[in-house]
Amino acid sequence: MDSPPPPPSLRRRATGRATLNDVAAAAGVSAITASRALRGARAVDPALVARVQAAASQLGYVPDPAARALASARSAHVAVLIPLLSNALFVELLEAVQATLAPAGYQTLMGVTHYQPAEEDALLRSYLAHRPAGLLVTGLDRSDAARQLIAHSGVPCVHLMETAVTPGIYGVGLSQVDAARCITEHLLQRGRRRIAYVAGQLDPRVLQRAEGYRQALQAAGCYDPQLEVLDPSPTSMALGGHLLQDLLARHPDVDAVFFCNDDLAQGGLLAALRLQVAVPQRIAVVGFNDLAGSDQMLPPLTTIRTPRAAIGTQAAQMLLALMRGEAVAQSSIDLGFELVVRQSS
Amino acid sequence: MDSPPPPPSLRRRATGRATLNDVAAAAGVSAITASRALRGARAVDPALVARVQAAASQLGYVPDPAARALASARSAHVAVLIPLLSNALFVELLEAVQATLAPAGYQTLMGVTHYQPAEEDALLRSYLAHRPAGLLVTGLDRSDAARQLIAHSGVPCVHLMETAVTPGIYGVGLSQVDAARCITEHLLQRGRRRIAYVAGQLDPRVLQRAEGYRQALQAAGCYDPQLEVLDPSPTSMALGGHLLQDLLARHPDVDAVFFCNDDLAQGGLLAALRLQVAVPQRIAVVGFNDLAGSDQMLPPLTTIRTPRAAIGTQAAQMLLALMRGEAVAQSSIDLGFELVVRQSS
DNA sequence: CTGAAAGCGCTTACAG
DNA sequence: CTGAAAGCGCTTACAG
Repeated sequence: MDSPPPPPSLRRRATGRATLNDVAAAAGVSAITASRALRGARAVDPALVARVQAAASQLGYVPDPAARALASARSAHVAVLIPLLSNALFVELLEAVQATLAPAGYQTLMGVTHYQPAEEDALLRSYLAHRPAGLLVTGLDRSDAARQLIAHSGVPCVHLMETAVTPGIYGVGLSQVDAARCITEHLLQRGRRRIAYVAGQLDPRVLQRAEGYRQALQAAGCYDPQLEVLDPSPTSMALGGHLLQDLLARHPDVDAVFFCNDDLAQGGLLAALRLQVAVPQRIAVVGFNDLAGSDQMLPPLTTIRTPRAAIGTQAAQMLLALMRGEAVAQSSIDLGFELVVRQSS
Repeated sequence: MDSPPPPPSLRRRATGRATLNDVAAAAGVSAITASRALRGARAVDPALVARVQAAASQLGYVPDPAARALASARSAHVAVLIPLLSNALFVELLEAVQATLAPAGYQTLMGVTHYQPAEEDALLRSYLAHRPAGLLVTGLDRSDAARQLIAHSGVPCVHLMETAVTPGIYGVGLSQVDAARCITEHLLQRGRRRIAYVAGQLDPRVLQRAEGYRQALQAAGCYDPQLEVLDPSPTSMALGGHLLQDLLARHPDVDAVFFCNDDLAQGGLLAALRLQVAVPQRIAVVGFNDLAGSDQMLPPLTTIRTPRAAIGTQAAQMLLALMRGEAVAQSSIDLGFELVVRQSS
């Protein structure tokens, strides 16, 4: 298959890779027909499609994403903004998103906001400059600037983890308030009355859970603001242990602790073991999210299982539909949660 | 600042965003001068640079990455291939890489191989089609096809986690063999003789650790192949617990267990607690990597701390140098490890 | 130090 | 159903 190299002047900076023109020439059609055939656009003679595809695979043709993005003014990138990578929840979310988007031909661009609105704004600005085909952001709370950027960009956007109420806002998630109310009611049903809520990080969802906790306790008539421990530090097992120890020192009558997240709860459980505080006899301990290891604790941890993989998958599917310009049946999908009762409560 | 809209015919598919030409016009220079001024290229009159920058920021100009990639045949993407997202080690690596690359203007494209050579090959093929400016891959083991793809692509590539020996191969990591030998010797020094190695996943680094374990025990004359438990399942706390229980049932005389990873070791520690096997009195337990929570265990876990954040940072810096075409002093950097002795041994 | 021309590899919009 | 032309927004390579 020797073909004379093109005169140097004609491909000064060529990369050596087969180009759409090469494919078209080999198939004996015009570049635009080759383009249409390869993209599976309608209105191309099946015979030509076959010829073009054969030529493409024979030449090992791979379309250049940059050229495609420039010509069509739309890239195959989807930007995903998550608060943290150190919380396994978001990693699982990201993994599900990527697993759904990749087979559809989209590249996931991950951005970490560290729960800082300013970082989110900066990331949004920078990612939007790349004209992503779609956008996935975590939660509904963000700066006005961020909201404007998203709205004005015209880029389809789906919100993760919470359920949207505003029309025109797309979201897939669950009601953090309901889930927190549910697990608090579980503690009440078990006869607990001095129930503490111990939280770190204090991001919007952690505060929503505090709200659910409050609702349940107020309804039962045993809400005590003193038992609400809201610590802004990042969560960790160590923090969970410290907060539990402090809490028990200040309020020895506490009979249950609802940790805002499983990492805190796991640390609390280990601290209880260390301090010889019997769980669930003296205090019940519950967490949130059902992270890895919670089922291995001593005793195994009662918690709320959140469907983050399903959230990631369905949000990505919703985004895929929006990017194709399809109408979406429901703009907000509530995937619920599951109370997982183990031996710690 | 009313300027008449350009005739429609001139910007048929314009995106509405300011373009380099707009900036150049506003600054009263040519497009190429504006381009050079904005990229900080040498050989531009400082006065013009200032004018161009003023015009750019006034117009809110953001360069189009697709156009830039197409014209220069090089994107601002760096592809990073890691085996798994469910191992916190790789997440931390990725985070460090991204934190180093982002300020330098590079986008990180993450790919997960699931330890499958075929998946790695496919990802490499697809990422390389995007002409990334650089490539970061985990470990040194891969298929011949993958090796060829990387070599022929001409894209600078740095290998993570291990130390490269082949000339022309760049890498930042540590000697897994040495680290495993070190922690095994620690157990020997503590007087342990029936030391088991319990591993899951069985990726190349886990097998290198097995090698270090063997070397130490053979040198001490107490290597027993029966005490090498190599399970191909993915690692988890639950698996660590099961493997420990099985091991103790089959070999009640085991006096120490070296788990190939901290998640397994944490599960082993919790199982020991459940089974009332005294640690470290009856068996010493050690892990590898020093993951989150290991210091919170009961007893706290002795382990090897691997410098994954530093590995990510330095590998990214090395790649940055290679992408700039700079020579790199050392093609392979050994960042070592640290034996962290806690109460489990 | 600065610029006019050409080109990167695709797709859009318009004809036929 | 197919194609010739123009253009996306930059940068390269060449002059001056």
